[in-house]
Amino acid sequence: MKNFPSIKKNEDFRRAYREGRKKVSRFFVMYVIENGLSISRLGISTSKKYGNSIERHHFQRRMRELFRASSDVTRTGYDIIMVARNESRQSDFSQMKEEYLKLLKGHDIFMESK
RNA sequence: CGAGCCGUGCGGGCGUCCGCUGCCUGAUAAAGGGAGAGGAAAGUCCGGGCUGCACAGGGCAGGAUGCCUGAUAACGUCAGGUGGGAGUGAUCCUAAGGAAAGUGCAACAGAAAGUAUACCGCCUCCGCAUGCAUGUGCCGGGGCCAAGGCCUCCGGCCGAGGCUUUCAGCACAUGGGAGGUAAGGGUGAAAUGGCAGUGUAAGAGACUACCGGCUCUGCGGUAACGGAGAGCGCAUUGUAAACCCCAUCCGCAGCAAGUCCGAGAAGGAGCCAUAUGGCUGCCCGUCAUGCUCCGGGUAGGACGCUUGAGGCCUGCGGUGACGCUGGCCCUAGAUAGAUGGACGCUCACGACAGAACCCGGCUUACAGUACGGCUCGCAUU
RNA sequence: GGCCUUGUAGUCAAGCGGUCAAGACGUCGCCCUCUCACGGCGAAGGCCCGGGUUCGAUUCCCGGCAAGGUCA
Repeated sequence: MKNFPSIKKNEDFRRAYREGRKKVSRFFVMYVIENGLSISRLGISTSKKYGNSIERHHFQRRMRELFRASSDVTRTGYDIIMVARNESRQSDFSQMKEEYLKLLKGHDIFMESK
């Protein structure tokens, strides 16, 4: 996953939680903040209460797929942090995609693809 | 057909597109090829490899194991066997050494809980008391008193049968005392072998048979142990997953182990050949920047990292665990951590669940499903 | 990933092979008060789960589950 633009540093997470904008949906919470870079990055957070490692990892994979699949409609230069909520465990991927795009628009970082 | 026991497996499949992590070809690009989670990857309960530290040898402390024999690198694992327990059976369970080395504990109940004891009961003895009858009667109550008894007081009873002419009494009964006994009773988780008989005043391994136990001898077995004979009337309760004793084993830590490279900054040494600045206007000197070198080592990178007590198949040895020979195969290696998304077909409609140094076990979770062996019952032949 | 520790009532907790598992705060009821608080009296409520050893387990042993700590 060397080439995947993920957020790794605790400092970046704390900055997003403290200063970023926050939107909530049924499946997850999305924090967004400008990062001053030329690309957008993704950070994923799943607590131990969410489930066992299979379920937590499954959420992370689907988040990465969402981020990858919608990268051409996302404005660059932002840090996006996704926090898992319990409802998403049993949810369908297409429903998650819907919610994800809705939150992108809510944060005003949605961009019509070229 | 029904009920059940044991063992060995599988853990959706096929295909297309996009995406992810290594590997290979290619030139380090583009592109292509091929590989990519489990039976438990889990818990971290044991054992081993590996790595660092410590270490002459031995002991103490501490910990673990605990029927026997074997397998293994090792084990608390496995195999075969022995004893005990459960089940009609297939089969299953079993921390199963030592209690006459010592210490501790055994609540309540019970007479007694470990140097045994004697509550009830049973039995024997006693010139100890009372009773043994129509009375000087017995029992209960009341009154008087000089405390020994007494009373025309009141109520109830005669319950008693044998011997002696009567008295005194005897037998006998009740109580008391002195003993015997451990059969029986009740308590308890547990009561000093069990059960039947003989015997006795009543009893008792006091004696006898059977069962159990202990000791000795010899036989079978590598052994645990088995079974046989003889002897001992039986002593020494249980508890060691209580302390402990005995035997065997264990040095400590863990891949966040450890090894290598190592920017920058700081530190040390050297050089004034060159340049700038300060002390100082000039020279020398010196300091800083500078240049060179050095050790430690941060960020970071690399190794450890996957070919191994490896897997599959055949043959041989062994009851088996397992071992040996030969052939074939290479089967994840990430580093905030790789398996996701979409679609089609299909079936039993998919449980528990995600590698992080590796391996052997154990334990725990698990939708369903396949195969093999065996037992019991019923029916038919 | 490795290594440790702890689970007792709603909360904080003591305890130990034995009859009945202390105590405090909290809860409930009654009394006190004009009412509340304080105070007094009383009550309910518990050994994380499953096996084993033992006559007997909250305690000892084994296995789970949960919570917490620590190591770069």
